[in-house]
Amino acid sequence: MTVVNSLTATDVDALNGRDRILRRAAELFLENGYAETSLRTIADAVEMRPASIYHHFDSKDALLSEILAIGMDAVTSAFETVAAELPASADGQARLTAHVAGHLEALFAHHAFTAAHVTVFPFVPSDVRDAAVDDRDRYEAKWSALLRDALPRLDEDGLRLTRLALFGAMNSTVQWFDPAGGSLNDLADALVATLWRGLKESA
Amino acid sequence: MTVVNSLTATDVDALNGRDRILRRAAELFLENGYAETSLRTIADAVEMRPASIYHHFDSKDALLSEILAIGMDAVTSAFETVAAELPASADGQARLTAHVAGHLEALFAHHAFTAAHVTVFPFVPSDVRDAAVDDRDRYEAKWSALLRDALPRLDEDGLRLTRLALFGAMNSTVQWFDPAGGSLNDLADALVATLWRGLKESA
DNA sequence: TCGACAACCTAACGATCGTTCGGTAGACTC
DNA sequence: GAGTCTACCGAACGATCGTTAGGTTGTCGA
Repeated sequence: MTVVNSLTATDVDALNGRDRILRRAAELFLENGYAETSLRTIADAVEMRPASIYHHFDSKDALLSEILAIGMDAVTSAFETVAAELPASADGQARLTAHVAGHLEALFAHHAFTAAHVTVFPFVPSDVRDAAVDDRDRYEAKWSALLRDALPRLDEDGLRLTRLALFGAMNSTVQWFDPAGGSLNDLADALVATLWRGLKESA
Repeated sequence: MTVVNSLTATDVDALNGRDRILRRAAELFLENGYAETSLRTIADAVEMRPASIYHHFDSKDALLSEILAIGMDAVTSAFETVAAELPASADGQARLTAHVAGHLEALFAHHAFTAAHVTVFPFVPSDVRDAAVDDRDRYEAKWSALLRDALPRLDEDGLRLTRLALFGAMNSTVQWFDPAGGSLNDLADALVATLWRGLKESA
């Protein structure tokens, strides 16, 4: 699969046709939704005609499928990088913080691709959703293992709840956090620190 | 505004035309998205013809607007009910738990109407979104006040972060929690208990 | 009994949708 | 320099979209 690296808005133009379509389409899907974004809009954004998109992709659904796969790829490999770089001595809080930071960084670095999972995923055609579900399950399993390891005294229900609530909190950041206004590491630190020590310390 | 009370799937038929449209449209928007749901699909679901919907609503956008307003109304009045019923002696954790439970209960009781805010909101036409933003701001202000009061030792940044992360976690429940498999009060208890005491207790 | 009105209908409008067909221009190979 | 391949284009297809115009039916107050 072609991997579109993190790029600022200005150098999108430098990408070849195929990657430029992926990039701009992901941004448009994120901004306006999947069904709301027509192929003509995407074509305009990359300065092509609608028919040209079919040279690179079989259908609009196939284009979305690839976007979702790229997004999932980004968070998955971010997770593996963090895991590989963590010192063996890191305790639960440190490991959790590192992985939250990794997830958030991947979320914002490949913003349009990963955020598509958060925002458009519930509405994508069921064929496309089915294809993406396996990738998502695999990523969730990594987090389950991490949490099970870091929180040995939590039962399965508690682990599941913690994981889902944490994902809800993390993924909602794409809708309200502005990376220009603060670092993602600070956000991850603050998030996990509060979660780790508990709100009662602030009461 | 017409308020559509919580109803099981079976007695939707008992509603009059207008409320039946609101109910089924909200469910369809939630399930398939706004743009993905055509007026013909809605009309089929309420056993009418597409043109008949225009007897009750000016446009598809107006229909969505009303659905969003009903959803916001549900969580707002749930908040006020909880606030009114809370004993003055309740501490921060108890008050937070009660309000989380209230939010979750409203979320699931008026599931389609409230969940629409979580799922379709980012993509609704900007006119519709602008109209709903004020309602949402008011509701957020209530939570800000609650958290500021319950967590006096948290600074403004911390309060904002806590509120947004909590909303992210709570609202994500519509995508994974099944009320048939457990009570919402238990979910709220577990959520706030973990958040209050912190994860370190489970490490 | 009659008129008014609410609730719904049939039929169709123009616009836009994803998609396809049959090209063309340029680069690269042999 | 003929043949091939990649990258794109113009024009159009049928389907579906939100919406409207102009009925029909039933109820209900006067």
